[in-house]
Amino acid sequence: MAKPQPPPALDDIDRRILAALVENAELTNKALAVRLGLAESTCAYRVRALRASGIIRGVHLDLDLAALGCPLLAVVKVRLGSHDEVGVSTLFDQLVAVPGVLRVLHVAGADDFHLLMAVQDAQALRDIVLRHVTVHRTVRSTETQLVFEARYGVGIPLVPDARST
Amino acid sequence: MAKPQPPPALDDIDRRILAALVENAELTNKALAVRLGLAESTCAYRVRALRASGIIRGVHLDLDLAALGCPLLAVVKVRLGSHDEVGVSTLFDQLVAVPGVLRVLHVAGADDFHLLMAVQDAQALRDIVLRHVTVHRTVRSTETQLVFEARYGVGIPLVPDARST
DNA sequence: CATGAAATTCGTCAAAG
DNA sequence: CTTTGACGAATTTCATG
Repeated sequence: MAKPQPPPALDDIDRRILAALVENAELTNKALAVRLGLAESTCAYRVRALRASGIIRGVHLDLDLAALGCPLLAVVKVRLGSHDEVGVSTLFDQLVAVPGVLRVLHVAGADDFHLLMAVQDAQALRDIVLRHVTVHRTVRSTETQLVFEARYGVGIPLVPDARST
Repeated sequence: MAKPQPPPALDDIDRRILAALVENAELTNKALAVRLGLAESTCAYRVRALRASGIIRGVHLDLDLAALGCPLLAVVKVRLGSHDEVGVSTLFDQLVAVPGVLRVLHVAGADDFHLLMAVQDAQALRDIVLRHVTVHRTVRSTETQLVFEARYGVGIPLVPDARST
């Protein structure tokens, strides 16, 4: 039988490409090729293949939310009443569509969903939670906590650990 | 007195540019201009201004973490012992550098930090938490929960609500 | 697979309406 | 803000080791 996904075996070059793009996704193909010591055409070919295989899903814009009028970040934990599969799934769909929601996590534990959202102020947060989250029948309760600061992490290791000297 | 930040007042065009780029950050300048009915030069000028003003911070790569060998997502809640400012700040720096960490939130509440991380399997998660998180003196305890599924939300509203008919 | 040199497209800048 | 045109740079395609 054929494997469902053609073995996407990545070699060192692929991983170095990914590492470079994670560090700076706006690198031009030429700059990337120079940085890795590849020909431009080869580099472009590799990147295209990584996109076609789905390893690179795409890129997301990083906006200054505060400058756009949403200086408040909050985590909203959502607890459900019933947990039937279809209910959870449709609620998921509705939560990602709530204005201000950046990320939705369906987690194992007492809280069923974690929302990370950006809002104008505390009142806007209250309004949105009440009108877009609590309204759903499957939602039993919510718990909101303020986020003082959010940062991006380094992500998963792509290049085999640089060894210490 | 002059305002601390030159009023970055965004007009409708700016907001439509941002909305289009949020939906697809890989749009070429030409395609973006056509889509909004702008001249290419104007469009390029606007986008550059949005970057220069810091409203567009940049772009981040969206990778298929599962395909890269990290199919497990987890939220790790970190609770501190002492809460002195310098300690919190340096711990923050160390947490974002933990391998597999995608996002670090400094939150208000019983848990001081929330880590979103991608790992190979449960054992790798255990090893990383023990060796990179729990080791720090300021960390009193951690609590880990599995993430069944994570999705991106729609983000903050950029275009004034389309009115219903 | 990777390479180098084609052709094509894109982004940038300037001037004028 | 749009149009036009021209220049330089980048991406793509293709033929070849």
